[in-house]
Amino acid sequence: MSAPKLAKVIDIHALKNACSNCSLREMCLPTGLSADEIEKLDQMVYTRKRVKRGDSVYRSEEKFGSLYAVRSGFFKTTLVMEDGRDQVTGFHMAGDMLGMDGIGADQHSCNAVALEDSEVCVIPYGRLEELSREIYVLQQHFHKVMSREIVREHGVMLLLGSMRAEERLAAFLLNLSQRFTSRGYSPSEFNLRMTREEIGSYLGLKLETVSRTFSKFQEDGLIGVQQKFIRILDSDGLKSVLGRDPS
Amino acid sequence: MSAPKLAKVIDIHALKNACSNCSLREMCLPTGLSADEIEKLDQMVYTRKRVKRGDSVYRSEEKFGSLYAVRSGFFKTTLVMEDGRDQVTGFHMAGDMLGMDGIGADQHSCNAVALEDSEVCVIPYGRLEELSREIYVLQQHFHKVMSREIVREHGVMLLLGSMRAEERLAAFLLNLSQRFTSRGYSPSEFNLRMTREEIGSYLGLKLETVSRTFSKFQEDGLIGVQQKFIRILDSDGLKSVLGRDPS
DNA sequence: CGTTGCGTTGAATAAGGTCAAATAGAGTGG
DNA sequence: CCACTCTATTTGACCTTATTCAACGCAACG
Repeated sequence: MSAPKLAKVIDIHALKNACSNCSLREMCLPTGLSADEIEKLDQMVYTRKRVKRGDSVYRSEEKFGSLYAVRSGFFKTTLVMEDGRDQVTGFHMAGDMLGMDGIGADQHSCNAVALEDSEVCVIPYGRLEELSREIYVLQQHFHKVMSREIVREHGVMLLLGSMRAEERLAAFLLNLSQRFTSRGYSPSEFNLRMTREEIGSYLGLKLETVSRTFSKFQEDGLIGVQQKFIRILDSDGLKSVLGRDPS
Repeated sequence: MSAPKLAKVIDIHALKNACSNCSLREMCLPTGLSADEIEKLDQMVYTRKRVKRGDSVYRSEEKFGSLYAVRSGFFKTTLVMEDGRDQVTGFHMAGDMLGMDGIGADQHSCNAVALEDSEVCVIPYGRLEELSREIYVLQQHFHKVMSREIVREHGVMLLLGSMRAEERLAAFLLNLSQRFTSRGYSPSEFNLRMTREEIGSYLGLKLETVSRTFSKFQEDGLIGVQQKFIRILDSDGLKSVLGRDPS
């Protein structure tokens, strides 16, 4: 048993890329898998890819082949209409899965763009299908990941369809804060990786409205804003913006 | 071989409910499966459920157990916010799959309400997981169905986030028309099953705006409106409303 | 030190929302 | 079949919100 162990220790490539060693394994695909099963994942996820700020992991219309797990960094996904208007459909950080939009038509239907220098794990989709037929827990988990993406989008529809500008921004900030928290970062202080225009696009608002609303929140003592650096000063206050009558 | 055949012929229950006999098999779960494989589906989908107008197939927070394929009729799915505001997240007709929102948290996250007397096929989720490990094409197809739901919601986000009222209504009517067409109904004449308020909720508009915009389309000769009965008179005209500057 | 991209702020405007009233149907019970 | 009720729809007048257009400030960078 010591020989294989040694082999592993000196296999720097495997060590570096292995799901079994990944700090994100609790929130990414390996969730719920046994050590043995995670080792099978290691054979599937054998490529990492660096993506520089501004570059895409995939683009709309491109042939679908793999899913991508965000290893580090920050992404946006966008749709583009024929007339050039575009819409940000999501922001994605470590542990999030990208590319599931491509399965249905075997080609991607949105662009995934890095907002900072980032890294993704490439998950060949055919291999994932195979493995999830073998490993029940993986199948189950993969289905959950897709389902949660559906639920996340329901939430965005609620936001876009029934909330006022202030509510949208408050919900946006609280959601970001919560996601940073669950990744071990500060719940109350973070740097936005996206511009006001990208926030606006995501929330169905113009960038000026985003800026003005941030300023108003600051006047009200709810947050501190310095360019991209945000401090949440009154989290409960922000929550109470949600569902409150215009005031 | 003739004995089993005879048995099938006289098994009215199986005959009535079988996927293998279903007129929707080209657009529902059985898509792409061989005759043998569809027979396996028949063992999985052994219940149909009638849902009367106004009743729910499932409600938010309810324990998740099954998916539902719309056999006939018309449904809406809705989310409800704490303060009572609600948002229609989709309209669903024959061949559509309901309930995939429930997989992720093992409980449903929206309500599925019949807008007319309807019927659904109950697909026990555990059985679907099992079968899709056995039948590769079924696994593949199920993943496609979920992925397409994600893409559909992307489309709604685009609509809610970047379109004006007229564009939303035009896109809505064209989408309905296309879906009726692919089910063999007239592309240009149909009855809306939902109220103006429900359309408005789905599109992020108030019912008055929906009504006014329908009236404007009628004045412009694009459609004919008599209450819930819609005739599309100028489909190209409707398409050109999309992406056109306010005018 | 000018350039460039991003962010803030103000004033005017338009799109859609709100409130209110009138109308039209659908369903019900006599 | 008719009167009645209830709900959905249409339409008008007015108002609020967010957008548009424009100017200016700031920070990063070559």
